[in-house]
Parts: sequence; structure tokens; C-alpha cells
Amino acid sequence: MPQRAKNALTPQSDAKETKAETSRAKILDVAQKLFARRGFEGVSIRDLAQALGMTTASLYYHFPSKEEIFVAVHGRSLEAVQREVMDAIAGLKDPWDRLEAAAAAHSRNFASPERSGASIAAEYYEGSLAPFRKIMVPQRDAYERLIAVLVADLQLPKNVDERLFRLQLLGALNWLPVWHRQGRGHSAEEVARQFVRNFRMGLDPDYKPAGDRKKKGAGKR
Amino acid sequence: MPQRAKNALTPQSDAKETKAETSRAKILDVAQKLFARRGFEGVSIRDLAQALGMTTASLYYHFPSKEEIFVAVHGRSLEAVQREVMDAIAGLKDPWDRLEAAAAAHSRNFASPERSGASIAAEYYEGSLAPFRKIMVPQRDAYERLIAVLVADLQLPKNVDERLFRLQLLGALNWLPVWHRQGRGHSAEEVARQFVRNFRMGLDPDYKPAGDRKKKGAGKR
DNA sequence: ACTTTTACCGATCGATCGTTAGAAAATTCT
DNA sequence: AGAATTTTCTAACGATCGATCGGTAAAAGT
Repeated sequence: MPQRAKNALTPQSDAKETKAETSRAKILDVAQKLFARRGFEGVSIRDLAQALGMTTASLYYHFPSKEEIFVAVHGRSLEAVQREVMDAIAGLKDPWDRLEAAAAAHSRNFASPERSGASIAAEYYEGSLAPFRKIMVPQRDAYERLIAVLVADLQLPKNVDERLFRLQLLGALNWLPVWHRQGRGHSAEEVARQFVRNFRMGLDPDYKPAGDRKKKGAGKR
Repeated sequence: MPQRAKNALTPQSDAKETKAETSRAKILDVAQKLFARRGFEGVSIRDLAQALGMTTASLYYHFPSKEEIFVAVHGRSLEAVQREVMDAIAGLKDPWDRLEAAAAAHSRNFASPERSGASIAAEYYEGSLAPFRKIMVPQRDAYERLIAVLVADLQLPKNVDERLFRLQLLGALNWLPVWHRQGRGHSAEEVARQFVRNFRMGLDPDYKPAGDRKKKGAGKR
């Protein structure tokens, strides 16, 4: 078994890492794609091994169980989307623009058949994955907290529940991979941006439908 | 094998039906509950038989395969929600009120752990269920067409895509069972109504946030 | 009462599931 | 080079999967 895994924060030797870490990453890449398409129970350990060109025994050298592979995919994809969302909103000031960029980054990560894996995951928190809820839920919550901050910055009308609004937007985005097919019609990012705009049109007191927009802060709030 | 199944439309003898049909309905009831909670691949034919107090061989007397049980559940739950939506909107005139009532009926059918089965289904149109897509997709489309009519009646601003709006609303509603738990906080129907109101606040040109509303038809459209 | 149909069950099929032990190959260390 | 270690393989384990067979109660038809 590889006894590395810990103290990856040492300042030295950050250039090339061991072969095992490369294999681990490759496994997670392919597993993410398969889990995203067919779900946890829909992918057998043999399917995954065959797609990787290795045997099932080799998989168990890198991971102790199928569930742990899924948990690793789950955490990795949530870290990735969190990073991409933060990059996407970095230069933007207007809170609605920030939410729109975040939604686009979110769907870019979850709607393609390549990536995803975390949104589909939500339904599989039961069954043999249930013991791993205590690991996966915090992974997911850290990301949802980021979105919650973006929603809080919107200064929504007081009769709109922030939590419900967030769940409504994330629900629509997470359902997108169910019906969206790449190539046909709008891209996933465009759809996500339109989703936010459908809300914005009425929920933002400073929103102007046509060209120019004015700064925030002069509202009656 | 029961050779009944056809000509169920005969005017005579609509009171009591054969024992097989009772068993069939019971099987679909329990299967719907299990499939809704754990998905198609998460429920084994033995799980289902045990929950019913019968053997797997008995199941195969009533249904030729596990997939056909799922397809039957899928069709039955879509017929049910379609019927309930039509009942819910029957007395309502205002198109936004109608959509709100439809959303409440939709979530009442899909958010509870008892019912559901159709929304979860969407992701499982691959794998061993793929050959049944040609049966299930029309089942689902008939229902979505009903919702599409309700959306068309809203007379949305011309810069809002009707299809995307419908998919946004249905996506948020279908994702609801992932996070919503009965008993805590708002009921599923209340959440669904709030979802529609979050849209309405801005998308309906005739909407007034406070008490009284005026009739439709005087808009600039 | 007796035959026929309906509804169910015990036992088991071959296939596939996740997982493991131990040997062989590839790589790294000295 | 040779030894030690890391990585992958062959082969198989028991468990469970969906499905099927022949037989047997229960009900219906006559």
C-alpha cells in the first residue's frame, strides 16, 4: 500500500510526484466520467477497470473499496467546481453578475458528460454509500456555503427566502444534465446564465432590461 | 400468464376485477416507493419480493422482467401526476395561479418518499432501461406538454425562452426530493408555490406584490 | 364432484457483483 | 549489478444479481 498520502504540503519536491499518484488521478478521471453517466450502482468495478485498461485487482491497490473511489471523485469534483466558481467571480463587482458567472461555472462542471459526478451523487447518499455521508456532506456544504454568500450579496427582497432561492437555482442547474445534450441548442453555460437572468429580471431592484446599468445603493431598501 | 390486459374498456363488469390486478397494483405501489428511494439499480428483485411478502418467482408471474415493472411504475406515476395537475388547475383562471397550483401538485406527487419514481427515473434512461426509452419518453412527454401549455399561457416577455423557463422550473421541482425532508420547514407544496412566486415577481407584467390584482389583457404586449 | 385455470412457491440456474491472496513484473534504491 | 520496494497481474472466493423450472395450492368453471 502506498504510505504517502499525508504531508502533501511540504514545500520541497512539488514538481514530480510518484507514479501511484498519477494512476490515482487517472482512475478518478475515468471514474468521474462513468459515475456521472451511469451512477454509482450503474458502474461496476470491472467496467471501471476495463475503461482504464487495468484489472480490478490493480484498482484495489490504489483504493480500498468502490465507495472510497466514489467519495474521492465526489470531493475532487466539488473542489474543482469551487475553484472554478471563485475564479469566475474574481473580477466581477455586481452581485447578480457574480451569481450569473458562478452559475455558468457550475453548469460547465456538472453538465458535461466528461465531468460531473457530484450532482448525480446527491441521490446516492443512501445504500452502501450511507456510511460516507459524514464525509460527503461537509464536502458539499463547503461549496453550498460559497453559493449562499453569493445569494446573500444579492440583497433579495425580504419576502424571498434566501435558502429556497439558492435551492431553486441549484436544483435547476443540477437537473440540467438530465435533459441537456451537448451540441444541440444553447450550451450549458448559456442555459445557466439564462436561468439567472430569468430570476434577475424581477428580483433585482436595480436591473434594467436594456443596455446601460446604474450602480447599486440608491434603492429604497 | 394472464391473458387479460386488453379490452379493459368494456362497459360491463367495471366493479370488481380479478385478483391478479390487485396483486399487480400492490406490486407497483411497493415498487414505486422503493424505486423512488433507491433508484432502479438500487432495488433488487428480492428486495421488492420481500417487501411484498412474496417470492421472486411470483413477481415474474405478473411481470416479465424488472425493467417492465419500472416502466409500469413510470407510466402510472406520470398518469397520476397528470391527473392531479389537471384537477388542481381546473377552477383557476389566472395563468400564474394555474402554474402555481400545477407546481404544487407536481411536488406533492414527486417529493414524498411514498410516491415519486418518475423524476428519479430520468437519469436511468441508460443502461438496461435504454431499450424502454421509446416507451418512457412518450409517457413523460405527454405530461411535459401539459406543463408547456401552462407556460405558454403565461405570455412571458419575448426575451424569455419558454422551453428553458419550463425546464428551469421542472428542474428545481424535480431536484426537490434530493434535499427536502418531510416535517422539517416548509412542506413540498409550499416550496413549489414559492418557486413559482420567485419567478412571477418579475416575469408577470400584471403582478402586484400586495393584496389586490387586476385582470389580464391591458398589457403592452 | 371434477376439471381447468389462476396465482403462487421452493429450488436453482448461469452471470456478475465487490473483494482478496499471492505471484510476476516494473521501478527505485544502494 | 543486485536487493528492496512499488505496482500490476492471474485466479479465484463467496455473495448476490435477474430469471426460470416444475410443482402445488386456491379459485373458477362446468
